Amino acid sequence: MSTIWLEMPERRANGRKPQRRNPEATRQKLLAAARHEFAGSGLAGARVDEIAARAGVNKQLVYHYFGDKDALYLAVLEWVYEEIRAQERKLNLEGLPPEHAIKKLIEGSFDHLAAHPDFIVLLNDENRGGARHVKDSRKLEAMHSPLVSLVGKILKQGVREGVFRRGVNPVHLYISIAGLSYFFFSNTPTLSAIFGTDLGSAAAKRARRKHVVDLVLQALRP
Amino acid sequence: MSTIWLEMPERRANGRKPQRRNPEATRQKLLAAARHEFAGSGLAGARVDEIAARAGVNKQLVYHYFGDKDALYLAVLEWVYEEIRAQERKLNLEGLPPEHAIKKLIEGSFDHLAAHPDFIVLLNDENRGGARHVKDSRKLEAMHSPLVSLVGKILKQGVREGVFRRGVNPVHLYISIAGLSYFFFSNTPTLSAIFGTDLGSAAAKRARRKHVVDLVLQALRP
Amino acid sequence: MSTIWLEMPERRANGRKPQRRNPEATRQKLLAAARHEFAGSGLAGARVDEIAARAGVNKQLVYHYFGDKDALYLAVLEWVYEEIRAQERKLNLEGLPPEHAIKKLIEGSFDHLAAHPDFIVLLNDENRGGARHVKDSRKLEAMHSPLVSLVGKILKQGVREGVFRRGVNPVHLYISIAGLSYFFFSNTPTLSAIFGTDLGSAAAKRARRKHVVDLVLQALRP
Amino acid sequence: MSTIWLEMPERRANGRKPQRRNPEATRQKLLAAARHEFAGSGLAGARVDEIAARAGVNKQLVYHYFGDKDALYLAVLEWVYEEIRAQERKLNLEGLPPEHAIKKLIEGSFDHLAAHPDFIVLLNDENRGGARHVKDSRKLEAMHSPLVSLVGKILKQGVREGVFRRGVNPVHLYISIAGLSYFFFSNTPTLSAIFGTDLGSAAAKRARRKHVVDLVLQALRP
DNA sequence: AATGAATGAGTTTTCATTCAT
DNA sequence: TATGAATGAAAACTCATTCAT
Repeated sequence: MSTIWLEMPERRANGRKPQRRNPEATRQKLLAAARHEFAGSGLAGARVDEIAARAGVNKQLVYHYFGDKDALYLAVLEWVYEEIRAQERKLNLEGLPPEHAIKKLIEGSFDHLAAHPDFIVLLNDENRGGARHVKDSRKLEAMHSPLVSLVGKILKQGVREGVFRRGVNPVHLYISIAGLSYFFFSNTPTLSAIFGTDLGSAAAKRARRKHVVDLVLQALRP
Repeated sequence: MSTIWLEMPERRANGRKPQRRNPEATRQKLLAAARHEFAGSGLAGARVDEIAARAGVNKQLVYHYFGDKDALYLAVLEWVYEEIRAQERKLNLEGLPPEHAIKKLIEGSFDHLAAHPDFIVLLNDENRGGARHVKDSRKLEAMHSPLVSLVGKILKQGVREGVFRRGVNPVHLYISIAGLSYFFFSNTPTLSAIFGTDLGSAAAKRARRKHVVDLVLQALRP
Repeated sequence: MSTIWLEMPERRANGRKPQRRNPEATRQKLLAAARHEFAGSGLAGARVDEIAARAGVNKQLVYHYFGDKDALYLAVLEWVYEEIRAQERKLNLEGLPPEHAIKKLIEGSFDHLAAHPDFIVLLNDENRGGARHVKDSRKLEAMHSPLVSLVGKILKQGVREGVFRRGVNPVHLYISIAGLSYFFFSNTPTLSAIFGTDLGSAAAKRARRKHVVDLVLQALRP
Repeated sequence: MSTIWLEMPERRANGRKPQRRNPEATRQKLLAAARHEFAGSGLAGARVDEIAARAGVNKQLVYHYFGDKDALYLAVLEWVYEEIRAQERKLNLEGLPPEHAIKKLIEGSFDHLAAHPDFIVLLNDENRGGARHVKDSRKLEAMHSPLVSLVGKILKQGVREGVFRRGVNPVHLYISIAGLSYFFFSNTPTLSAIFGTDLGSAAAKRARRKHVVDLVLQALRP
């Protein structure tokens, strides 16, 4: 504090803008804002302006940190895929009794979608576009799920233990487990409108969860 | 000259362009172009210019016939929903043995999505937007599927005949049947990318179809 | 006037905006505005907004009529080249005594640049860019100057008549004639600054014109 | 260690990046990059980002060393003008026989443009803008060419010796000498496109050089 | 019914420049 | 001296929609 210059850091410490010059925080805020916006409006419908405004930063930083709108979209996809993988890792299915493992897998899958409804809607545009972002992503390439092979192991063990029937394709079982929950969440609005009931209610979700677990486990009986 | 429709080609004969003064044909061409464009680019991504160009008519006619882009989108939705209903009517499930009826329902559902992959992608934006178009549609209100109650009847009969177990919710079974096919088709690109296989191949579709029928029928066993 | 509807065309006749729905006039206004703006600011420096504003029409019409900024620039280039060719056609050099023909050619060239100083500055960016617009232009391809071969003829005739020396390359003579005027006009500002005189004055131009005619004719003496 | 310049590499040795803390080198690299970029894209078209990237230094240093983009452009102008003057000084025309002096002047002028084609294109924007940078420059004010007065002396001497005709304005002769080469180089792309020949070839340049020398010397004959 | 001109409000992206360290 | 973050003001170009015929 001996010179007037050394005071500056102090003044800055309680400066006007809190997040100033914090690249990682800025990047993260942009990513969160983008996730919200892309989920709410889709890739084409999302507005870069809106993303920057929601993140509270200058629009140019989108380009500074991510390159362009598409790259930002990919970064969001990578984020949500990483969340899925993290959830899968936390399941710790290995070593569980086969029926228990499958039940946990279904419930985990259902609960993840319930907790992250934006995952579904973020994937919509990606699927419409032929997964062009996902295909180009190095990160996603390295993030392939170990779950399919694990499902295969569980099935085999169940067959060995006589609790599962044989002949079930693990890839398609995995897709079925995902689809039974996914479709319910992805199409809640139109299904509700068509059926005239509110499938978005907590009760409806509970019922669905039970149904899905039930359906799959019954289907695996020998 | 026996019908009013046959006059139209004559009137057209003195017009400069072939489709001139053929309102119904123009409307239909716009609708088909819109379906293609909305399916390919989504609601936000679709371009009115492109739709008109693809239909080969003036852009203004979109507004003349449909009002605005949203109303055109709704008209497309009504069209594809009507196709689904028509397909369902053609199934003629009543009177069939329960297992056969369910099998036919699953296969019909799968085959319809396989034949009309755009249905899925057309619904994406509608679900993201909370089904606001569907909710406002008089036509769709009158188009509610009779299939859910039919599924209920089939289930009951199956239980009565001892071929199905009891306790299966017909609404959720219907959703499951739809979802098991829907998710496969809707997410083919990302699933293929993630699994590193081509789920869009004819072989993959055949395998999926078999798996879905199998899964549901096994799950319904008593 | 029997119905209220028939009054409308009258009201429109003295309507608010004079040039409404006059495509050719709109195109022309845009072209004139573009010429002004490109000359004043260059290709990169010109602003499409400014061009539209100067033309008094909506910016979108630039894209409607010309496609993009580059195409508009090319249209301007084609316009000024056509002016040059028109000027050349008006010279009617054929049949004149050789010395007279050359004098007229030099003066015509000089006067055209004096009257259309923007021609020079419009060509700057084109030359910097390797003439990419000119090369792609069908119109300009069909607009090649007949003057070079005419200069060749004049030179030959002058040699035959004993008024010109032999050995002068007609292409380079043509370039020299153009360059002696062109450089004077193109670099007036920097030359004036460097020499500390105003080469833009009427007197300076007169002196230059005389000098150029003189220089070339003296150089051609046998 | 005998000169101050030799210390620089040492200081660089403990820096993370090679050119660190070498102000003069940084300045020079920026200047060279700017010259390249301004020549290639013009004043309006040049990008500060690109200049910094090409120089391999931080963009901010442009502002640190030069103030702003315009000042950097002026610095480049001053550089190329200084080159011209240096070339002129090296000619050592004084004392030569008049015809030889003029020939050397023309060839020097031609060769300089051939060797530094960017000079022309750098001046374009300056002339379009009314030479505003040149006018404001102290350095350029002090750099006025001694050549015009020298040309005057040579002309006078040539007249005295009976090898040149009288009545030739030295300023305009200087402009002509410059213009005959300048226009050829500045408009090579459009002239080539219009004439359908490649004026950029070595052969074309040789022919042009000869033509220009010839034209001027012939024009000066008594 | 049908067309093409015309509009105004956006939309992504760029850019010169400044700030903070 | 040097860096990368950050900014605000534009830039070219687009788009849904309306007008005039």
